[in-house]
Amino acid sequence: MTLRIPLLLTAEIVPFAICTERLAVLLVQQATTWRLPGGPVGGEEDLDAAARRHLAEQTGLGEIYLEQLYTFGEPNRDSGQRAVAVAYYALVRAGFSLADAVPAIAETRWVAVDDMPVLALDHAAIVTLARRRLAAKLAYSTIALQLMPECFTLSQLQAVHEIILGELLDKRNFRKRILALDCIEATGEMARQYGHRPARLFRAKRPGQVDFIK
Amino acid sequence: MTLRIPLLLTAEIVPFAICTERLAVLLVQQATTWRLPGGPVGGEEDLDAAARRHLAEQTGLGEIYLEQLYTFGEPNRDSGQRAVAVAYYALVRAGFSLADAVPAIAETRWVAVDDMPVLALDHAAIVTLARRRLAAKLAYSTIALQLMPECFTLSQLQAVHEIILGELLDKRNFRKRILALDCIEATGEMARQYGHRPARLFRAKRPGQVDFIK
DNA sequence: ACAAAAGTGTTTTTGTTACACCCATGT
DNA sequence: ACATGGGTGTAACAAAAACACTTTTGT
Repeated sequence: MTLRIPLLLTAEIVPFAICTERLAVLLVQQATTWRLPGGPVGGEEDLDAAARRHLAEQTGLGEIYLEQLYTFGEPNRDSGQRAVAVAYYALVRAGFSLADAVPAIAETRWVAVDDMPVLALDHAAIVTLARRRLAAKLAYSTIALQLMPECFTLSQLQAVHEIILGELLDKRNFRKRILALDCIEATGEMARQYGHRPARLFRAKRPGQVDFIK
Repeated sequence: MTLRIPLLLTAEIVPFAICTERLAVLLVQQATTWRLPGGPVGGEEDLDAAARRHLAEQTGLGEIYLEQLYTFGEPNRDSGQRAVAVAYYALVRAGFSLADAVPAIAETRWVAVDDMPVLALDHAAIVTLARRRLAAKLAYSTIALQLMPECFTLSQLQAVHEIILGELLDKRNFRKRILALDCIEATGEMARQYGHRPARLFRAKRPGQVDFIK
C-alpha cells in the first residue's frame, strides 16, 4: 500500500499578463523549444511553494496571484519517463517590470496566447485550459483586478475584460456593474493622459483578494 | 532536471450519493479509522484510470461520473512519508445497488456528509471541497442528473437539488427551469407511488453527459 | 371523505441590455 | 476649433421570484 513508484512530479505555471493589448503568456526557452516555467517539486516542498519557486527562479516573478488549475498525469505525456504535472496559472499586474525582478536564469518571452509557438509536451493544452478558466472566472469573480497595476482607470479595466473575453463591452453597463461590486475605490488622483480629458484613477479595495460575485 | 524524489502518488475519491434524503459519502474502513476510497497510482497508469480502479476494487462501484477536484501535496499531509493525492469526486445514481457490484474487498459504509466520523489524513478537507464544488456546479450544469436513477420523477429531482443546496425550492419555478434546459424527457410511464396521484417519469436525454447552462 | 403528493400560470420584481450626448484636456 | 477618450442616465426587455388552487390516487 505504500509502494513508491519512480516518477517525476512537476509544477508548471501559466503566467498571464496583458501585453500590448493582448493576453500573453510568459514562456521559457529550453534548448530550441519553448515551454512553460516550472519544474520538479522538492522532496519536502509544498506544491504551491514549488510553483512559486520555479516561477521566481526562471522568470523573476514573485508575489503574484497563483491558483492551481489541473493535474496532468497521462502515462505518455512525457516520452521516456513517468511525469505528473500539477498545473497552475498566475496573473501578473500590467506595468510590472520584469527588470525589477531578480534576473531570470533562463531566456524568457511574453507571447500572445493567439500566437503561440509549438510548446514542449502537453503545455499547449495546459495553456488552453488555463485560458478557459480565466475567461470563465471573469464572469463570477473580481479576478481581473489581479491583472491591474495599483492604480488604473475604468477604461483600462474594461479593456482587460474585453481582451480576455474577446468581445467589446458597453462602457456604461460595464462601469455600473463594476462599481456595484464595491471592489474598487477612487484614489482621488487623475491619470494624465494627453490629448483628452484626464481619467479618474481607481485602486482595488482588497488588493490581494479575489471576491466571488453573487 | 529529471531528478525523481521518492514520493507516493495516490488518487482519492469522494463518492457521493443521495441516501435516505441526505447527501452521503461512501467511506472505507481501514483498521480502526475511516478514509476515502483510493490508493497509489500505478507506474504506467493514468490518473483517472487509477481513481476508477481503486473505486471499483474497494467499493464495487464502476461506470459512474468522475471528475478531478484538486491535488493535495502539503509535505506533512501524511506523517512519515511524502504523499501527494490527486482528489476526485464521483456521483453514484440513487437506487444503484452495491450488491450488484463486485464484492468490495474492504468494509464500506455510506455516511451522511453532515455526520462524518474523523477521517484519515486530510480526507475531511477533501470532502468539504468536493461538497462545495458539487453545490456550485448545480447552478451552472446538469450535473444533478448523474445522481438520478434511469427513471425519476420531477419531485425526486427537486429533492436532490434541495438536499445538496440545503434549501427548499419552489416547485413551479424548479420545473419551469429544468424543463427549459431540454435535458430530460418524459418516458410516458408513471411512478406507482401509493396514497396519492401517480407522478410522470422522466429520463435524461443524454445520460452520460453533463451540460453547461447559459 | 380525507390525506398526500402531483401538476399547473400569472403577476411582480429584479436584473440586463441597448442606446447618445456632453466634458475636459492637448494640440 | 478640433480631435480624443472620459464620463453620465433612462427606457425596453428578459429572467427570476413569489404565489394557491385543482387533480389523482389510496385508504
